[in-house]
Parts: sequence; C-alpha cells; structure tokens
Amino acid sequence: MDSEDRSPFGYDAFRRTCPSHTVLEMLASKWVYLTVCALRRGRLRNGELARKLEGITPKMLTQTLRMLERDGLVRREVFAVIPPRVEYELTELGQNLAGLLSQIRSWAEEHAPEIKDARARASADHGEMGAAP
Amino acid sequence: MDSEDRSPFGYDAFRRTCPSHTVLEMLASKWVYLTVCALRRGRLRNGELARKLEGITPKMLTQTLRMLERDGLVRREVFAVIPPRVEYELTELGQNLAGLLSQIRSWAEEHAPEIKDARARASADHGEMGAAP
DNA sequence: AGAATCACTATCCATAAGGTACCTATGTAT
DNA sequence: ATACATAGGTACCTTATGGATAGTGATTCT
Repeated sequence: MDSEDRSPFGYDAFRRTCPSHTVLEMLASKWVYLTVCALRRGRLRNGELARKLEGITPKMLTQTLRMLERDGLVRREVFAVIPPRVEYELTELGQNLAGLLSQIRSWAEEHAPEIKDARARASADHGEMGAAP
Repeated sequence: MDSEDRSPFGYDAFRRTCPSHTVLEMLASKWVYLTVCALRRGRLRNGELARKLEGITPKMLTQTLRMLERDGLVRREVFAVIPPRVEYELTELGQNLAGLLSQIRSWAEEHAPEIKDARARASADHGEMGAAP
C-alpha cells in the first residue's frame, strides 16, 4: 500500500518534480536548521546571528537569510541609520516550521552519544588500525 | 536568557565542535530525509529504494545508506545468493528519527503551495521583467 | 544470442560550500 | 588629519560535494 506514503495534500516529496521536493531540498541545510532555531525566540540582528551560529561565514549567513526570506519564512527589516541596522524575524510560517526543526535539533542533541558510539564502532570494525597487544 | 537554547543533555548544536552539530550536518540532506522516510514502514532492497527515491543515482543511494548504517540508523543484511540480495531496515534509533523526519516531509507537502507563492512573489518583486501596460 | 536484473564501483564534471579580503558610511580616538 | 571600529554586506577564489555516465560479474528471461 502506497496510500500511507502520499500526503492528503496531493503532493509527494518522493517525486523530484513536486514542489514539496524542492521545499525539502531547501530545508536540507544545517545553516537553515540553525538559523531558524536561532530566530525562534525573537528577532535578531545580522551580527547577533553571526555570533550565535558558530563557524558561519558572512556569505553563508546572507545567502541563508535571503533564501529564507524568499521562501516566506523570515522577514527582513532595515532601519535607515548609520551604522546600518537590519533585523530578522520568523514569519508565522517560519515559526510553524521552527517547532519541528527544534525537535530535530533536540533529537540530535539527545542521541549524539549513541551516534558517536556507532561511528566509533564502525571505524573500529572497518579501519582496524590500532596495534592490538 | 540562553537557558532555553541549551538542551538538558549538555550538548549544543550551535557549537561546531559539539557532536550534535555533526549529527545535524548528517541529517541535512534531502536523500537522508527521503531514505529514512522510505524505510519507515519496513525493509526494502536496494533496487526498491532506487525506484522509490526518484532521481537518486546509485552512487548517492549507496553513499547515503552507508552513512546511515555507520551512524546506527539503518541495518544492512546481505543474502549470499545469486543474483545478490541486500535488504535495508531502520534500527530502533532510525525508527525514532523517522517519526520526526516524516513530520518534516508532511510539513513540506502541506506548505509547498505557500512557499511556491512566496517564491513567485519574490521573483516578481525582484525580476520585474514583465512589460507593464 | 542479446537483453535485463541485481547491487554496486569508478570516473568525471558542474555546482555549491566555504574562506579571505574588501566596500559603504559614519562617529570616535589619536 | 589619519586611523580605527561598527555594521552589513559583496567579490573573488579554492575546495569539497552532488550528480551524471559507464562499467562489473553472475544469472535468468526472451
């Protein structure tokens, strides 16, 4: 039965021409996850985001925010002052998504140890480079 | 307050050296989403997955499955027959995750129209190439 | 005999991620 | 007066990654 696989909306993310597939593609980015999670509890400025998202480069931050804005998940507000001030906040749609993405983040944090162990076991089974006494 | 941002597990996905950050990185792939969703209701063979995940290349399928296996989300079973028979199924950890990823998939399918509209509006505002009467 | 199934593997190329440097405009410090 | 800091970017370049194409070996189907 495939009926369980199809959403009741007529969209099917398994088909690469389906709009929902491109949505999934857009969500499949660690910076999207983290940016949306970071904005979850309120608006932030560019610099605040840059500090919160450890390791993000200005280019990736701008790119990610522009994409989220384009897709209607983030609202960008510019204040005409010097030095410039720009604030970002989630739209309603974005907040809706943020709930789910936060769950994924929590899952990642909760199960990180298990996965770390699994990886260690995998490289021990495979790599097998330790000099056994 | 940052307290709400930190999980009760001592892991913080915002820090790029945290194991949970690498877990998030691993999850940030459309093929991971779709593969885990596809295996949600039972074990499948390589070929069955290849047909279900429209557009995936054999390389990406193998790569994705190997990664999921390495991280303990998928179990791989080989039958020593000719022609070869290999089956994949979710581990308990994988099934646990599949619930969340299915929600993301449903969200993508449910909100695809809104996002499509937002994109159309964005390119209309920006592109602005239509000859206005 | 030739094609198809099956589960991969190897190779190449285009795209995307990522890093560094620089730009705008102002106020402040020296 | 020159230099620096702030803030929010853009431009340029290098390196990973994703994706396309073709091939492997053994067997069954037509």
